[in-house]
Amino acid sequence: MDKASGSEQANIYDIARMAGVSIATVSRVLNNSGKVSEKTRRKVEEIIREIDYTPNAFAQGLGLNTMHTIGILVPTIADTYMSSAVSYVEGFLAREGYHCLLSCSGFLYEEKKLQTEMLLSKHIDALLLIGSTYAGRGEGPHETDYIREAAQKVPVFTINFNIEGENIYCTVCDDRSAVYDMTMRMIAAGREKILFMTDSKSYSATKKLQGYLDAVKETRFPGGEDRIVYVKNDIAFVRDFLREADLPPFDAVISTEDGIAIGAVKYAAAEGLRVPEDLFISGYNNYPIALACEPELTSIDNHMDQICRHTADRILARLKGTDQYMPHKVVAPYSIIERKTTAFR
Amino acid sequence: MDKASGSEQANIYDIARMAGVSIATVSRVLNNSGKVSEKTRRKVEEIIREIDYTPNAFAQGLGLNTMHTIGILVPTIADTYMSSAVSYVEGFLAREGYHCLLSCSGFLYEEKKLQTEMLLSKHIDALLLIGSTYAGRGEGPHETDYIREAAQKVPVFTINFNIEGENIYCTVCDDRSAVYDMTMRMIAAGREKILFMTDSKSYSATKKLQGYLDAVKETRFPGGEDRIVYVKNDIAFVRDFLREADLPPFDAVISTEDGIAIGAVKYAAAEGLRVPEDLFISGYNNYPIALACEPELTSIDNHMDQICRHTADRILARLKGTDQYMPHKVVAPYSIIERKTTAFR
DNA sequence: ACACTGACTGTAAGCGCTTTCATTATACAG
DNA sequence: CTGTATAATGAAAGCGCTTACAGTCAGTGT
Repeated sequence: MDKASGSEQANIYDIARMAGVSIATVSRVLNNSGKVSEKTRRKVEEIIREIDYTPNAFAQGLGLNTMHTIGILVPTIADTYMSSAVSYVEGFLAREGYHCLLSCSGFLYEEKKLQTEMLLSKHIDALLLIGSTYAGRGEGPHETDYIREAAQKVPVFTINFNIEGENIYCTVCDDRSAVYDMTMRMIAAGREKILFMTDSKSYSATKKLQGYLDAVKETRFPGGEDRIVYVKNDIAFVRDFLREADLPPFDAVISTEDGIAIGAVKYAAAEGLRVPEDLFISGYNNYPIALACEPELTSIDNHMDQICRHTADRILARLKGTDQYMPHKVVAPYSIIERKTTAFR
Repeated sequence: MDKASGSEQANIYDIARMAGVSIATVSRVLNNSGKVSEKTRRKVEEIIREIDYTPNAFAQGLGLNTMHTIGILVPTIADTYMSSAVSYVEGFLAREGYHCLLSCSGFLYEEKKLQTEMLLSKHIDALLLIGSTYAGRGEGPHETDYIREAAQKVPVFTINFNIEGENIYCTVCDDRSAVYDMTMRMIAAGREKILFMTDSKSYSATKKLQGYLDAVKETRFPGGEDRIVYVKNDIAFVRDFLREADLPPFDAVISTEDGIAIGAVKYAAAEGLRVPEDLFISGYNNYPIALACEPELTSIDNHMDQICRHTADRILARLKGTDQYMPHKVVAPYSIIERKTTAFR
């Protein structure tokens, strides 16, 4: 690695010498710790500015045992949900001098575990997991063991999936209630044959399904296993699927992703069905894409900004030790944004 | 900071003692460097596995002067373009053991500069800047001074904006040609009054505009300043803008963002114009949203995956010292994806 | 004049690892 | 056996910083 010039990066000894003080004093002004006379402080600060000195982060890390970075693990960042979450969190944390080490693990257990360990090996101050982890059953060995293990080393925070454990703090959306609410509104508007479409069995998707089932059960309207379908979150796929699959008749679609809902809109257009007259359609997440749709898509907004703000606050409070009582699980509210693909009362 | 248990994290001395060797030997097996007898290596590795030892990254960093992290600076990650780029790059780099320190700077000069310095202060091995920086003029003081400064400390890479300088390597899309091409095709299909819509004066947007101007100039078709409009990249905004603004007549729209193009599609729908019969519309970037649009949007794909792959390769080659000749600027190809909002010959 | 504060500053011992260099063990030709 | 090249190992000196602890020194009360 070729340094730019012959002069190596200056270190604390250099600036101590130049300021005519000891390295301890320099360190003190650097960290604003201990007592340093006004005069000395100014002198040291001047030199620091003059030669544009930046302390070596590794050495500082070694001494302080922190480099002010927090690890963020997402299945993928190429996804509106994840990227907006990361964006918010990064913003809030950066404001307090914390940087984010980002890792995209994909959805596989092994890979997630590996990436978690990689992240931990970099001595992060806290770990943030966003979305998608399965609810402890199904795919792979106990999905969450490595998370609990991680929590023994650093505080772990999650957004939108819940996992019990010491040193783990979760913020989840009230997905169940949101879908329950949506289903009830559709029923109240006279829809009886509601199709529930989802693309995964993630923690969040499971909660959504529960909301649907609860509503259907409560109102005794039809809607059983044959009205629950699993599809790819892909517009064209969903459109074709609805055309070709052998489904019971339906007059409404509730989906767990905006992309799926738009596929349904495309299907309706292809089949000459009127939306919302013949078919109600609702999405989830209220992405910009909901507005691109024609007619504009009714969706559920989970206020990602607030969730992230809250999570960032909790992380900071924990790291600075200013946390009082810290609940293990916080449930965030949602809003139903009605547009043109439904016609509630 | 409360450690999980009473036992502090094990260090290299512990495992040296347990294996009955010196720390030098342990370090050797850890780094696969130097000669270690097969027998010793196995013993040490066993102990390491047994007590689940992980070397302290800070100390390692101090010694090796690298922690295998590369800094990525984007204006925002909450954007399909940026997040897909980061996603690809992160994936390629992670595969080689490099982690990404992510920073979202926003679009302001001061903030970008600050974030760059923050990133550098964390001793990253390389800096990657994605998109958006202005072409060295306009907003703020010389937009790129801090980048050149950064390049004196670490190699700097950019995606989709060009900046000359020692130790700076750029990969840019051929935006000019893409728009030139698109414009020529529209002209060839008989369109004469082409509106060019953009939302920024970024490096990339400037190149796109140039492509439009070149084509218009070459064919001597109308299309001057009054057919170039600046708007917000927001569907509703564009739709309303087109309805209300006092624009010369137009039979085609070329835009620098899919979102803008979709706004134009919405405008056409609202005005009862047929697309593509009455109005050609093209977007840029070929986002998923282009498929959500009705009719589906013609767009330009810049093969982000390939660009990122290439950039990641260059970064790795540079860091590993396996780079031979490294061109300062690489221009990537594009594709025009024709869908239903245009009807080329 | 003296002990006694208390504010400031310096000395030096780490932090956990890498790496040079010297040393010891091993092997193999003569 | 001996000499010598070679492989394996260990001792110790950093890397650049933080911080406990031990001064130093002027100011204070007596």
